[in-house]
Amino acid sequence: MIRGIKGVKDTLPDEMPRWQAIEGAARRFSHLYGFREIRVPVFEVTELFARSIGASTDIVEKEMYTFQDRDGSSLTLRPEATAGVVRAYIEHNLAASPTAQKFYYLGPMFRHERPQAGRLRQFHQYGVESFGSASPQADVEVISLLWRFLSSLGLPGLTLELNSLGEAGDRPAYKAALVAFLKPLEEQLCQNCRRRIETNPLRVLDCKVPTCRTTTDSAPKLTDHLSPFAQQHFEAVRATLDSLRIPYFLNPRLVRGLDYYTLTTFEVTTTHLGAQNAVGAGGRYDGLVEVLGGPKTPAVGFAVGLERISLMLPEGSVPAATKLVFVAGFGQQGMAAGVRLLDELRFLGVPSDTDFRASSLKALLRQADRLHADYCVILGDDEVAAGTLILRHMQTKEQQSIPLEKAAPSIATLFLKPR
RNA sequence: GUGGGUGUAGCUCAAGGGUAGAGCGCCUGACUGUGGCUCAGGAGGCUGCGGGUUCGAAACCCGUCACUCACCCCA
Repeated sequence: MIRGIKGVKDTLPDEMPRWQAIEGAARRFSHLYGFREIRVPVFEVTELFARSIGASTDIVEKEMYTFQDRDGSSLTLRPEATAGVVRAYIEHNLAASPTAQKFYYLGPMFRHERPQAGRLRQFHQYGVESFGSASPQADVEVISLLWRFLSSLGLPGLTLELNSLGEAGDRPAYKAALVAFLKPLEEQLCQNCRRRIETNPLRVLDCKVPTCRTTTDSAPKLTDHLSPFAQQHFEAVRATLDSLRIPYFLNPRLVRGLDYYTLTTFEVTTTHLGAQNAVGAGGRYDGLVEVLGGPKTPAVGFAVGLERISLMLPEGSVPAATKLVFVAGFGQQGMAAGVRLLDELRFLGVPSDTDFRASSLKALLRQADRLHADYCVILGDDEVAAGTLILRHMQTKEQQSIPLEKAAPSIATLFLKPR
């Protein structure tokens, strides 16, 4: 038997309603906030991701699905979508467009990681990118969209955390200050953190080991090293969030994994997901468009993990099954008449189905029940001979006889009339 | 990449060396043409795979693969 690839999952029909609920909400909220859909390729030239995400990040160093095209060029399955959206923004000169440059996307991403709860090799993200505005209001608009979208789904235990990473120039200075603080305390840190001092000192602040946390309690804070401009920006973001009554916590330890983030960063976490507690995250990335060869353009965005949302989605929030007419045609004449009736019903826009495997009326009715059909058409040889059919309402068990000739239109009016 | 847990019927799980089982689901019948409920019957398994120990292995040992959780990292 050929099996699917590790960390790559099928979504079976039974699970689709919850996915459609999530994706439907994502589209609805995007449009509410004036974001328009954009679709970019699932694979791009490798260099795009190396340049945007950061050559020395884990994603680029060891998690990308990279392969050689037939002409020898290096291509990569997208590990995230911002890079591709920015590329398209530059390539099609969307900066010159008079309409707002706010986009959303929905689709699969690929990272070669060891699968785990809430983490797959092919996973799906919904994200938005807002280009062209450096205003703190643009940050807030994106955060508000994320927060209201997640809240609307009724996800439990959500927390919004906020931090500022400062302008591009602020981070190196802070990094140096942090390393200077950590070095003398190295003994008190866990193995991982000792390594992190060299590889990624900001991550030490994020460590979950309690002793590390107490050790770093008095560490210099990134927010104390912000330039006046960055400080002002951050304060404006916070004031606006307050005025919208969007609850958040300041988390000076909040750090982003991707290199391109600047100024505002945020993350929505939950207590209901196990180890992978990040549901969605994002921030401002004012330098990225320029880094990728475009005009200097401010931008903010976020991405959320749809599998993680799906894991948390309360049962009640998935909509009930759609309405259906089940046609139970049995016997030689009945089956033939049933096939014709199905065709007519569908032509008239009535969702209808049958089961060609079942031959007895009992088995057909059982199937109608399982599919939660609203009506079942009973159509055997006797009915065909009499030129009628029986229409059974599955819940009330009421049955009526209808002339075969007029059956499809009268079922259609009955079925399609508003409740 | 590292560590732990688990692999038995479609699903959830029993059997801890002596004939592979239950519940749910599925099919059939009771109800000669009327679903759900009830009752009765039935189908469905190389116990992940390969080796080893043993008179005898689902069980014990070795290997391997898969799934899963966690670390790392991230959405």
